[in-house]
Amino acid sequence: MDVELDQVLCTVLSLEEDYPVLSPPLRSQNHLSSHFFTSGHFISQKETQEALHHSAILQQTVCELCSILGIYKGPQTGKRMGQNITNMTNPLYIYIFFKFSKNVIFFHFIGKNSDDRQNGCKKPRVETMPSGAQSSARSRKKTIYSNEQIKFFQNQFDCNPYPDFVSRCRISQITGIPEPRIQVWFQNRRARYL
Amino acid sequence: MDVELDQVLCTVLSLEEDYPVLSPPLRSQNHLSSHFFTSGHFISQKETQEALHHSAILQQTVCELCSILGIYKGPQTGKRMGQNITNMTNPLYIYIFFKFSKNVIFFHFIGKNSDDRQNGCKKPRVETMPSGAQSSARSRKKTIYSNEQIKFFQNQFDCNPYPDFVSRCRISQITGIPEPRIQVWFQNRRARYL
DNA sequence: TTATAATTTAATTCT
DNA sequence: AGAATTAAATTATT
Repeated sequence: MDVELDQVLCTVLSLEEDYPVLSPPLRSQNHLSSHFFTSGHFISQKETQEALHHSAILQQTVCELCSILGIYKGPQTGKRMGQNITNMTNPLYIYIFFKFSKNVIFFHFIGKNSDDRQNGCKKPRVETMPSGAQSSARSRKKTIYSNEQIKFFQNQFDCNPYPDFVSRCRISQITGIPEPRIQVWFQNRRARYL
Repeated sequence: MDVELDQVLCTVLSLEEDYPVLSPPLRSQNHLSSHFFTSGHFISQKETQEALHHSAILQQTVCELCSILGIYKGPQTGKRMGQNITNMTNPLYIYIFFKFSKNVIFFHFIGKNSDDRQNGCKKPRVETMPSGAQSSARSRKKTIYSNEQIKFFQNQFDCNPYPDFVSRCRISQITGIPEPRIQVWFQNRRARYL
């Protein structure tokens, strides 16, 4: 249907705003005050394959590191590690951003792709947090929905708690809320009342 | 580990107190489910004076009413009762708005002043909820922790602001505070200081 | 009034 | 998709 296609297209075009692309870390010494710095893990392609198949290794490494250093691990930020790394094409580096705050280590995984190959460094270097991340460890900007929007979601939920992508695009277009937000809303809504 | 298992078991067994079972459903007609209705409490000026001096009476009445009816009291909405009633000049009626929702009674005190005198009714009537209404599952009972308990929490927090379930159970067993309260305490604590 | 316990909900991680 | 958890924001109590 033309209308549906239009709705999907609108949604896809609007996705970019909702999913900011993580930019490569900037090289600058002035931003040390933000307390983020990078441990650049240089790994070979073979090792990358290993990492792909054992995506929990890095996470476990961090956990062990924490226990050795006698510090505590905060919640992990960044994308889900396994999927994220798996989806990357030929990553050469995997960066772990650390932030220390009150005896807690927050870590943030960033997979770098081949674009950064020539800039790659083989030893840890100090970096700032990429632009996709907030100053806080987790980039969590809470969307506040209006009563009308919630009421509309609610109606749609009563009709169908499991809207498919096209339906979500329709809702997205009507309410002006990005489709991923709508998916999250329905997930949380199901978790609460189903 | 045996000790840990023991701690978890203790916590689970103590949960019942913290998670009261919801009362049996009301035998209510459908029209009550989503509406507010009023119990117009007609009281004389003398009784009003009484109420002014014992502002907790009405609140307690509602509590007893709830316990008699076998339902749970939602959070009180509207102004704080004592202040609200005290500030009113010569009230003739005191209205209690009730709302049933999910086996919970929400009540809202409204002091009506002389403007509504002629409209006063002596029998319950259906009303809409005044602004400021909330929807919540149960009345909020604020736990007050002793200095020792807070000090202990504090120590644990300094060591690890993100205790996992087992750790929380340990803290729970030591302090005698239910595990969910401990989780809330750490959440609030993190929100304040991390 | 302030401090803080409790609640709600969007977002995130992991399975 | 669901379970568990977290942060953010708000509400309400002492």
